[in-house]
Amino acid sequence: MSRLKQITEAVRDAGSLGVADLAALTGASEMTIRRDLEVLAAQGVLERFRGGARSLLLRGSEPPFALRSDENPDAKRRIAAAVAGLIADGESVVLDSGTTCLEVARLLHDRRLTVMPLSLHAVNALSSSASLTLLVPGGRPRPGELALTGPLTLASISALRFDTAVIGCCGLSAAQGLTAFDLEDAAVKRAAIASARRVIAAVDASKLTRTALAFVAPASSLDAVVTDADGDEGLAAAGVAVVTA
Amino acid sequence: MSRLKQITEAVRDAGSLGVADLAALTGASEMTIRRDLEVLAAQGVLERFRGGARSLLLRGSEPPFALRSDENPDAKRRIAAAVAGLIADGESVVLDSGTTCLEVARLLHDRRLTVMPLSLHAVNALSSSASLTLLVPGGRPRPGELALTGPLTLASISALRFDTAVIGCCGLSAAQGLTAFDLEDAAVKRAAIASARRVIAAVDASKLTRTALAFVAPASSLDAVVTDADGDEGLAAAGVAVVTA
DNA sequence: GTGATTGAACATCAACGATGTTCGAAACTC
DNA sequence: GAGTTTCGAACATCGTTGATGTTCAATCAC
Repeated sequence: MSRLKQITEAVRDAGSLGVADLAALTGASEMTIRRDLEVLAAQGVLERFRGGARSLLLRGSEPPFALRSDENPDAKRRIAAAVAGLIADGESVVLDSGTTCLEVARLLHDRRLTVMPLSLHAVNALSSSASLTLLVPGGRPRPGELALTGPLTLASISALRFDTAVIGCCGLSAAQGLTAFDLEDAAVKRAAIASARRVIAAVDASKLTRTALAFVAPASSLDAVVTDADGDEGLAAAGVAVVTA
Repeated sequence: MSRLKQITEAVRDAGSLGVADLAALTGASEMTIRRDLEVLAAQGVLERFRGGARSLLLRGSEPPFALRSDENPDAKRRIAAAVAGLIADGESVVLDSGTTCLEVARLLHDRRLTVMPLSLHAVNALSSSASLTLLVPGGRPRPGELALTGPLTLASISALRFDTAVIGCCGLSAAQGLTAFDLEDAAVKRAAIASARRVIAAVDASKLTRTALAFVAPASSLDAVVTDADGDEGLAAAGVAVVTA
């Protein structure tokens, strides 16, 4: 586990911690801890005060992108590979934000497709591709996450019709449907689903037991769910093809 | 001058050249030349054939972004600084594509502004800023240049009204007006000019003697031109404030 | 078939980023 | 205000990465 993540969790669990405590915990020097706290403060994870830092992570929010991106890399890669396998050459795809979908983007780099990613991370991953047609949606990128949201994003999506939408989420169950942490994100996901003929959700197993604040869509609006372990049997009952990668 | 640029110009001037010739010219090994030719071919600068490469640069087109970006860095920086000085805190700015405007973007990173850049390079330069409101236009990024174009871009721009447009170009004179190499780019620039109350052109002196294919707007539609050396006196006569950085 | 050309694999080296250390300045405590 | 703690700038160090060169087997053109 990276030191940044270790610090984030220690501070979250304790509420606040001193620089010396963190140095002892991680084995790094105090100067390094200060530098780490500076970057975490810039990401909005915590707040500096003289001598230490106080956590800013709320219960209902998710950890910032930079910390999630190297979590469960094998599961993400497996899920992403399965999703990429479901997409046929020539399709037009709208690709949601999030770390799992970013992995999908990387796998699509050399395919012959039309892709509209909903986060700048994925845009950057794809902008050097010669083989695919890249469409950038307008919008306001949320700091860190770089997910595009707002009226410009909604307008960009609804101006187009896609073969497939690849959607990530923060929670999914047959009962609660697809949920997200961020209200604006939820609106974007909803628009993506509405503009696509086929909807694939890419969801690691930890999300199958969780529900987040913002409701996006009922499980029945999904055509397939790709996940990394057996989960909610209710999904299959709701008519969703469950693919275990 | 970088070796890539040296190779590009040598091949352009000769039409085509052998790997051995280029190795002798640059002093690098043949393997390195082959690797260079590979990247230049990927940028569309030239075409490989067994034993050498043939130039693909047309007279009327411009060299790719990667090669222009480290050309005349001081002039660009001076121009960019002057442009940044013309922008007041709180303004909303639409920022054109191109290497000079990218330099402007870097200088705006910590300002309190609303900025819509028209190229992904500038978007990336600004996406880590906490102080400014970043708006991403939709569109199709042109390979290499990463300038956004097409109907989504035009729609994004015309949905908004800016205080200031910062426009780069490929040619500018009182007689021929503002011109660009790419037709789609020209349409985007025109839309940006139409959506802004004030228009500033950021143009290094070499462009003041040049005219490109696509007409964008007459010189009279500009409020100010920032350049790095004295040029066309006709501009001032046309009512444009000429700032020499 | 023969010689030139290519690209993969490995070696080398310089550049860069990350970390630790030191020390003067600033900020808290009393 | 004196003393102590914390901070961050500056420099040193080290590991990693990217660029370049070399070798050699495979491939291509004639």
